[in-house]
Amino acid sequence: MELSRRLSSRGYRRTRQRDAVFDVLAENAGRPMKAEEVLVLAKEKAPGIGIATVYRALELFVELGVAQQVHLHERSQHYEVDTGHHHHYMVCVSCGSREQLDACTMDKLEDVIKDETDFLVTSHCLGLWGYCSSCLPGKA
Amino acid sequence: MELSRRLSSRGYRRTRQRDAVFDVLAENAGRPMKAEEVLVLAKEKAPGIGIATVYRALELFVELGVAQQVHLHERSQHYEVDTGHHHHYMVCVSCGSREQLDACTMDKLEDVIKDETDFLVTSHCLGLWGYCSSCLPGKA
DNA sequence: TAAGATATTGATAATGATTCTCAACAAGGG
DNA sequence: CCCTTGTTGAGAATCATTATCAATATCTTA
Ligand SMILES: [Mn+2]
Ligand SMILES: [Mn+2]
Ligand SMILES: [Zn+2]
Ligand SMILES: [Zn+2]
Repeated sequence: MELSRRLSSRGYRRTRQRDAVFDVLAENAGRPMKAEEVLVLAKEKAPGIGIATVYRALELFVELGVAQQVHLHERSQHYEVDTGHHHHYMVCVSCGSREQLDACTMDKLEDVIKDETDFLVTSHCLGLWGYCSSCLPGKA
Repeated sequence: MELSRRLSSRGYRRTRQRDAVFDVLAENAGRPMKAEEVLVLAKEKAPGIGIATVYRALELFVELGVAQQVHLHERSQHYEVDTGHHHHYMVCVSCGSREQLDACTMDKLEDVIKDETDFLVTSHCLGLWGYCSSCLPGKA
């Protein structure tokens, strides 16, 4: 398995708990999840797993590049498996629903930045807020 | 004063503490500040002001549209006065310095979204990470 | 300008997410 | 199978932010 190789090549060990956390993320690809949500589902695969272990696994996965942190500006952080497919989210300020957005204009902006500044951009984060189609009609 | 009017028109009262917090933000326009940073400076203008009051003022100012929340993905939130000048920040992952960026390609992206989805975008958040000119040379 | 209704404040407790500690445990190379 | 060492779970500790609540300040009205 891909995860297994990434772990061992860096001296990390493969464990039942890490497999569980990764599988939960993989089974929910494209859906940002909180640590607590991951914990609940991971318990079905690795009974007894603790929240600290979930946090440790998520952090490690980001370091290994197999997961991504998704900043939705809520109290807690969200994570999702890194499928290599670049995308962002549009969050409805009315119902909280999240829609994936595949378009991204960062390339153009990064060109501008390269030309006009001395800053080297290596990553970006984009979030969009507004109203989803279900909430638009009754928008106060 | 502008703040004074915005407050009273909504039934809020003008207080020494709110003036202090606002002045601190205004004197540091274009520099995202944490509540604790605001507190320290606000104490010079309104001795005795507490951290809870700072948080309450910041929240209120965002509601009134005179301040903005800036998400830098740190543990604490940052705030700055809303000067009406749209911008974002580039954060150096090496030294933590922040550079203001005036360019923004959201307009184009919002057009795409309007054409391709039913979502109505009302606001966005953009963050850029990378290396500032001082850190580029020694970049590990 | 005094009085009253009520918005606001400061101190402090409470909360919630995340991180830390540490002894018990498990992975995997030899 | 053994041993070294990475990993785990429980619970304490942190840290930012929010909630409480009695005391106080503001602003409108008389
Ligand atoms: Mn981000
Ligand atoms: Mn934001
Ligand atoms: Zn909605
Ligand atoms: Zn730098």
